Amino acid sequence: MPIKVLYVEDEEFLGKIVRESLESRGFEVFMEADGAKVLSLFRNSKPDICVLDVMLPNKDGFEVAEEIRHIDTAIPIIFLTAKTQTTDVVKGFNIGGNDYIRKPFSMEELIVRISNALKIKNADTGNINTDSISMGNYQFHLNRQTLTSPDGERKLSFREAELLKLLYANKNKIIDRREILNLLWGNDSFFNSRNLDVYVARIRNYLKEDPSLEIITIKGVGYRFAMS
Amino acid sequence: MPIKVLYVEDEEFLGKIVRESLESRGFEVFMEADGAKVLSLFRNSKPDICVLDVMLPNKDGFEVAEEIRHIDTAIPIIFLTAKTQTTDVVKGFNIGGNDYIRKPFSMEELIVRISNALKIKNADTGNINTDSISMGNYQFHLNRQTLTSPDGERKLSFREAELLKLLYANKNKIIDRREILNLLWGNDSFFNSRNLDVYVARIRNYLKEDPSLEIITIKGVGYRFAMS
DNA sequence: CGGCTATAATGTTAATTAAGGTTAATGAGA
DNA sequence: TCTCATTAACCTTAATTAACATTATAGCCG
Repeated sequence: MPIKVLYVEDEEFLGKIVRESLESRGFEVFMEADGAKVLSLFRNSKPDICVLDVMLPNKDGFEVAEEIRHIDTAIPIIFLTAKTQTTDVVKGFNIGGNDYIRKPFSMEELIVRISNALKIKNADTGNINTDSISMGNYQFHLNRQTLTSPDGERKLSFREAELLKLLYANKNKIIDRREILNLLWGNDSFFNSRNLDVYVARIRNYLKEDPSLEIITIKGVGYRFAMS
Repeated sequence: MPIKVLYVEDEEFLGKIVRESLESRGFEVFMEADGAKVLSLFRNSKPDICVLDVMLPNKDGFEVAEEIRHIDTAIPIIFLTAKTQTTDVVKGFNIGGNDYIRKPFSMEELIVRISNALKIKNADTGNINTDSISMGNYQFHLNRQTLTSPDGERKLSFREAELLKLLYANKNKIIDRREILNLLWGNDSFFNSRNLDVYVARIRNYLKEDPSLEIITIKGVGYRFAMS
């Protein structure tokens, strides 16, 4: 029986990515963009957990949360808040089954929070997280975040590792730039976009010993991680 | 000779109910509402088991537990936590002499937990070194709070041991920084945050003899205790 | 149609900022 | 006084932002 997530988000593209990503990890997602319509969806879907964007048309996330609390006093609620919002206000809600995540957030972070809130034991959440992947001359240890080649071992940072995972998961397929941005950075704004460029450059540099591995740019669209 | 329970609870009504219920089942109950006064009662009453509400005036349950552990490293401690604190990280406390129960709880549940805790403790007393965890070259003795390696034995402080338990309970998974802070320190303020850094450094230092154990930093998110 | 140019997208490297690492000093309680 | 938790000071590294370089493609001109 899948875990049901009620996800309230008005940004269409981000919503789509997050939804798909949650579904790919086995969650059942019920989505709504309009704060005023959440309550009826709540009643119908009977979710296990709610993820609410605070900035919504018609009704903000806090109001929605209050209404939900009238129906169910125990369900965990996770708020998504913009960076600009004062954390004090949010912290007030950080009690009573509530948690909050600052936007932008990575999928990894959202999954961690959801798992925590639901006390999912040992949730490997469908990740490839276990051992290691081999790519050309390299061995990529997911858990340890290291990349080993005949020449030695290199430690990857979290972002580097996440990007490489994503590339590998979509090897020989085109991945949309915006999709990467939304998954790793939580939005596809201009600055994060440049950020991705920087990380792609780093991964390319790390993988340059093996010419059979190549991250090909599809200008205006995304990348393709070519490997035989 | 009745079993003596030290019960620390500040909600008057709940406290009364639980006390009477325990007494009706033959326990002798010593009760206190003020975290700051628990220690002297502990000394005087010499309980067999402690049941501590985590949210207390003056001193929270974790602090109280820490003080009790200084006096008695083996006594079972059961925490009562509010819904908000129920993350799977709390499960980390379900090893060593500690257990936890989420509020609201039934009396049945409390009785069961108390019996279990006492049974386990009694089973252990004949056999001093039983429950320990092995990590790489190390052996972590929960009750004794020691870490043994081929090179020798090291005593851990309460905080060190609690942190290591949390890490172990969540091995190979990302643990949110804020979760650790809330569980070990009761809040995630800036100073406590730096405090966590200090303890992570210590644990890393203690574990450095075995390179297969690594506490990986996920900047801005938390840690992952990688072990094979 | 082939070459030229403008421009937006991406590559590259460096500078900045923020998070965390490390170690020592302080303080508080046995 | 000794131990441990906390605070502080200073150091290192990851992530972000910025600056400038390069490349691909559409539109233009002949």
